[in-house]
Amino acid sequence: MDLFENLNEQQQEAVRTVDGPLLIIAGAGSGKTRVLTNRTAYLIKEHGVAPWHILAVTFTNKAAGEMRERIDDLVGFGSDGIWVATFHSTCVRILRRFIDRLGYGTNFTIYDSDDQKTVVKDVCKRLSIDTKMLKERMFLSAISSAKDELIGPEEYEKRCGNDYKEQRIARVYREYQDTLKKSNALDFDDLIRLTVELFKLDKEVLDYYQEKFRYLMVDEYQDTNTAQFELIRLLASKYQNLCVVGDDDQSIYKFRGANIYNILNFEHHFPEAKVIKLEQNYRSTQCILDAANAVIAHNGSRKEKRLWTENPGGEKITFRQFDTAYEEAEYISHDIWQKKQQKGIPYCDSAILYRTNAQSRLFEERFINAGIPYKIIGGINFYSRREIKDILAYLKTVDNASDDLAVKRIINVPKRGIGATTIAKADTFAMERGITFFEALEQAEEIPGLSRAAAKLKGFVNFIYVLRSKAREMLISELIEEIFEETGYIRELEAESTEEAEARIENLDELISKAAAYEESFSDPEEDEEDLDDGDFTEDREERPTLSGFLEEVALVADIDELSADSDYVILMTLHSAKGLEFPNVYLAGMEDGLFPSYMSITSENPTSELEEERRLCYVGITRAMRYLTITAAKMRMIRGETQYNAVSRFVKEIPHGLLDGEVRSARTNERAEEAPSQSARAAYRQTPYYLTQNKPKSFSSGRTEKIVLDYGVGDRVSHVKFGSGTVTAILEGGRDYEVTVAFDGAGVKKMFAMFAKLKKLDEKG
DNA sequence: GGTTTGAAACTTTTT
DNA sequence: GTTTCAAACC
Repeated sequence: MDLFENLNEQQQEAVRTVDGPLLIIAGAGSGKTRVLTNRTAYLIKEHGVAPWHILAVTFTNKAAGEMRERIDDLVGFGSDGIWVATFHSTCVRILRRFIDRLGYGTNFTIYDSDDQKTVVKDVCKRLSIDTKMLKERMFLSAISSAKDELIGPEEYEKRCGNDYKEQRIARVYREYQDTLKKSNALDFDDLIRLTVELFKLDKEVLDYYQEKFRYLMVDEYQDTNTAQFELIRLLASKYQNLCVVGDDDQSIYKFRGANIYNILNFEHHFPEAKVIKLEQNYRSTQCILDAANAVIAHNGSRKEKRLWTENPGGEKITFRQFDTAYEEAEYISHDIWQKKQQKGIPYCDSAILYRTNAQSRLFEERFINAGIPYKIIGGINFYSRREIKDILAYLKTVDNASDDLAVKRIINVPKRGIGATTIAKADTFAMERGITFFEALEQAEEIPGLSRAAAKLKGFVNFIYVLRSKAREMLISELIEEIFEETGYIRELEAESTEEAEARIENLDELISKAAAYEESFSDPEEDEEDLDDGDFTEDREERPTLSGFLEEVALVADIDELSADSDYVILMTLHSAKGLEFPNVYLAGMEDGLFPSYMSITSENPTSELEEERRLCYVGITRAMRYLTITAAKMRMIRGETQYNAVSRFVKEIPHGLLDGEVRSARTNERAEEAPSQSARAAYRQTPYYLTQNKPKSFSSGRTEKIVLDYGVGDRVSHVKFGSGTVTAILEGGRDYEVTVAFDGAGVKKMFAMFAKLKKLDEKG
């Protein structure tokens, strides 16, 4: 395959430039992923670079997955030697191997933001800090920014001087970090920060990775923070083969510590750097592009560039302002329906983008009513749902009981009669002895002041022991089933028989599927092509599924974010999550001053820079659209139970009039007032619209697994991945699944659930 | 020790 | 409007 086919001059240049630092300024829709993947293939095929010398870093799992796929296609044999990963997973892999040099255990756990919050809350209580005055959130964000800037607790303490608040933060920071260390836990920021620390402290490790990653590529470079920059800088400092791709106009993560100067000053950091600009857009119509250019031109301090396209002019951008947010949702859902009917645009070609997650609600209700399939991306993370976290806490406890947080979470879930007082006593005991919470439980009889409670604690500890021994011979999916069974977790939910409980059960089913999928990903027998490495750089890729491995994967995945291509649904998400995606038909909803740009940014102490960030976000939104773009606003909407009246977003006014269909400031109000029904918009909204009478939704929930059909019965010979072959002795029908009892030839009698045991029927011989 | 109730906070964006 | 948290009650 010709790696230069269909590439324009600049793209070819970027692919061909393989040595030394390279900055690719890639405007929206300019084909940067293609450049990155082709460049990787070129490195290997034409330049003789070994795959294991290449590292490609992205921010999201989705981006990494996409790139992996395309690289695999291009490179073929040996491509799995290339590291294509997110910053976080790259660091985890490195730390899993070497973090013991920093005094942590290599089986560390990763705390998510919920866990962080719990720790900070705990710390505040311990230090008797009045959280009315100084909010936990404030501490968390201060700690996070400090870590992003590579400032450790000691350093922070030195810097804070006499400022009371700063001193408090320093104190909390130190305590927080100690707590994490004691639990052998790392938060997200630690993953990056400690990797940098490791590189700085241990020349040997740094050297190893510098040798390993001789060619580095970083995607979405404009969103890197100081720690990530340092990480990359250290890795690249030896061979200098660093290629970064980014677009300063799409930097939208300042709130998370992204340092836009990493890209603006790249040539300063790497004086040898070559700069290539990709300015031809292959995605959008001229009209959409003009609008995007006009908006972003209002920002100062940016690298000058002007996107152009050979695409046709296209239709004007539709703009509509409505009286209420309900009408807005109604209009958009109708428009999507109509475009499907009249132009044959499938639902999955349409996306609704908004500033805040809360806005998705109205659309969701509207779509359910109208029978239009939809999918909301983001919002509440799957893995931060209560029921999921509970079960994961069990798994963590089984896997690594030094995670105090996990143990405390489940010690009384389901109710075991272990209350706050008992937990507090055990906690104090653990603290005094400097042991973990779980270790304290193991010696419950030593804890002063416990009478009957000690026995209950013992019971819990034994339960964990039992699970541990079972875990050794069970698949993870089976272990989860076992936890359901032994704790009665599912039964309890079933007894509730509410819609909510039903949804939780579905989620738990989903979790088991996740575990099963994780396990299956190892059973692919494509192992036969034994790595033909040069000896030094094969390593650490786990060869079989482990509990730790599963927990880690889960910790680093933001959501079940597969946009499965086979189903046809409208996609709803925030502007932030839309970065990197494209859709033929895009709606930017809620374009109102106070919502977008947000009230926070307008009233902040530094409105100019905050507004510029919002404007970049707007730019990202506009440039997601390929053919059709619709911008909507509402005069009135409920936010937090309060009705707000908002003007049309200033960003809309920055789009030249000629590009818009629909008036921005005119007297449309009167027109509409006459049309609008006199009753409240809300009541009108409740009715099913005229355009949908049949076609009711079935279920849009992401998939409760259908009841399965068994191809074996009692007395049949079956085989199991782990236990080998055996004979089925009983099949019990349960609500969602069958419980199958099998007498295995080698492993004894086991009870298992058919859905996950994946038993295969054998011919009579066995 | 567990459950119920009412008030208060919450919302910008996420690996 | 929704969720979280603590106090009061059982």
